[in-house]
Amino acid sequence: MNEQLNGFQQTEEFQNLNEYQKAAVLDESPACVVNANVGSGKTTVLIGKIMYLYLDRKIPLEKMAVLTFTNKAADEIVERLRKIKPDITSEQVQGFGTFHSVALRMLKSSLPVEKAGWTKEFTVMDPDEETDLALELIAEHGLKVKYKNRLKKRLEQEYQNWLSGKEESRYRDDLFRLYPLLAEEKKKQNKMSFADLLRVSTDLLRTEIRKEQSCEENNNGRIHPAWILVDEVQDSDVLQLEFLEALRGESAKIFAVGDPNQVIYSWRGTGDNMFFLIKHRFGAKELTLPVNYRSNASILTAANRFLQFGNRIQGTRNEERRIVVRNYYDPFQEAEYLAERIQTLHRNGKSYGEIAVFYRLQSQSEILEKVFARHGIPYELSVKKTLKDIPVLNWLIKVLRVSVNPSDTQMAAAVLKDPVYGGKNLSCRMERFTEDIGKRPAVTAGELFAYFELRDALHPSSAGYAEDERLVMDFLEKMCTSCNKEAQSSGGNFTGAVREFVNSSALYGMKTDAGEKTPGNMSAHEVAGADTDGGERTAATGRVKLMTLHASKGLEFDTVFIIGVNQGLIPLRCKNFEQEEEERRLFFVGITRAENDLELSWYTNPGERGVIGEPGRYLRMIPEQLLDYGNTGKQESVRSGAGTDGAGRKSDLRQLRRQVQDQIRLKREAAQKPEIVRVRHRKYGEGILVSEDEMMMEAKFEGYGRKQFLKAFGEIEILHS
DNA sequence: GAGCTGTTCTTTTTT
DNA sequence: AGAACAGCTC
Repeated sequence: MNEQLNGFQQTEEFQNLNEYQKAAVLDESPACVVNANVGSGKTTVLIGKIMYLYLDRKIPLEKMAVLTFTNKAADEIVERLRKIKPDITSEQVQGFGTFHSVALRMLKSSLPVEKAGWTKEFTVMDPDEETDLALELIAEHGLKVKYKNRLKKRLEQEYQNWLSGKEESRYRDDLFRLYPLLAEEKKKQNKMSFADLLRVSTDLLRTEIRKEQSCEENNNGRIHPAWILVDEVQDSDVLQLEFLEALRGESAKIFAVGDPNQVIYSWRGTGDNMFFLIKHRFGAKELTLPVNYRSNASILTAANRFLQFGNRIQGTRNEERRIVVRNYYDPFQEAEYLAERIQTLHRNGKSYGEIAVFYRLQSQSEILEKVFARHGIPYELSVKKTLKDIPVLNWLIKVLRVSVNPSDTQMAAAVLKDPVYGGKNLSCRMERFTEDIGKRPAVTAGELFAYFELRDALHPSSAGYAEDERLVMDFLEKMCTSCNKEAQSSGGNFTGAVREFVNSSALYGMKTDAGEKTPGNMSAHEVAGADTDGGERTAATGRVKLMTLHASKGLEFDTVFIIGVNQGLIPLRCKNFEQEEEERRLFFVGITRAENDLELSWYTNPGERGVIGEPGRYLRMIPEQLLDYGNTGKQESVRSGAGTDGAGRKSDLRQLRRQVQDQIRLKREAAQKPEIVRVRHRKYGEGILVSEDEMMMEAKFEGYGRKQFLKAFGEIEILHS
């Protein structure tokens, strides 16, 4: 009996926790925030809490909402729970997920979404889609809206002002007249933006609470969970806070973990530190997790210099390995030295996967990639590939979205306007989809391919057809497997399952691995790397990770290099105090990713505008005795090429530098004109421009194929959209 | 619509 | 520091 009552407390997982972690797990205050220092076992506590509530307090998992900021974090929590208790079903963890996905699930199942103006069949909009819709409405209603190129930002930033009844936008234009039109149009087309998911569910939850209060019948709990657990609470924004408050209702308990010292995304939300805002809003008790298990003593002593909210980080390790600081002539030389350092580390037994390089700007990865590729170092760039990056699948998703939501006229127009894909029957097929095949319980990929006449729509004569077909079939097969299973288990039809599939893929960025690397979209380096290193072994020994400081959050590595610690880059040129504080937290996040070795470097000649050839001021904030200036002395900065390595090596480097600069320039030029140019011909009708030089133009026309024209004849009219 | 002046923003990225 | 834009003048 006692064993049953204290199931989790008797496990090894619980016994291994330190006293602070145990206190957090066992706390049952109505609201509690845990100020969790970097590397202090935040997720372990969250998992422990869930297990404690479930096993010892007998709270069903279904009565818990576990809210995270990213999908990755949500997956990790469920994965770690299943490691402890493998029989947890996906039904039990319905309330586990990102704020947005939990809101979506509630809108689809338990909240009266009709009262807000949508139907249960609504779909989720892509983030860019709302801006496109806004532009259409601006044109349609002849509104005067300034800064259209920044419309997305403006729509977000000024929404609150409009809501609170302000008369006019700060730019004195028609933006505030746009909001109601946009809201109305989204209801008409039965779709919600990401922000709508939170706003609408928050509104409906609030209405429910009011009803519960006035009716006095206590059905609190039908919708509201018994416990709400929040991960990385410092990253939430105002919308998420309000959702949290509405979800809590009258009696749910709140347990939130977070680290106010790791706020690095406030530039896209509000300025306030959500950790303290939430503490005050809920009158929460504050606990701390002070002990760091990750980094060596030098790194933690340095990290303590960058803490902004009290609390010292307590370490667990004593070894005196120092932080290395290096100075290089420029980014090329730095990359070259880094490549050599990494190869040496690798030869001495460190696997590539234990090493990471962090930088402030995405653009800094380019030189590293080139140099690492030349040295044959396997690396992995942390940029997520989504379906949107594969044109044919991006188009296919739109086709599916219209098929499961025919009132989405914006998407229907986008599909039919697509300059590359599409056929004549597509429009009516999308419209009649549910009627024709969507009501069946199961549909095959082949049937869908035939139904939408995709062979035709993907243009069998085009060069990319084989690859497009493979991608499409692959995707459809995965989708059908998932949707047929879903339709069967829920007793619903295929249309409903596809709707759910495209909705969650909008929120999930398509983890169905249709966007994974394939030989077709692998870079030459990756293919080459797989050849020389032997695919499997590369996967086992790993790849060096290249990422921005932002992307490094939540990760840890044995060895970390942070490059470009120059004044104006780290920290980036800031215009106000809050921004500079955030840069400091960003640097803090970066250095605390390292377990054993940390190397910081700056260049004498950064070659970036706004960046000064001086060490960033954060280097001076680290106590001198923790630093090791390595063999590039502190004062004597290397002024030229590769220094003592001899003339041959020097010219080699110069050549590489020129080569890489040329490649970067070419790539930038190509990136500047990525859009498809549409043309018209008297006889062939509308087509797309394939290539052009001083004299000739080549264009492709539906039904006629590729045709070449002499520019001088002026037969081709360029269509501007 | 060219030419001028003044203002705002630039990076980081998840859902 | 410099690009992109708004709004003004001629």
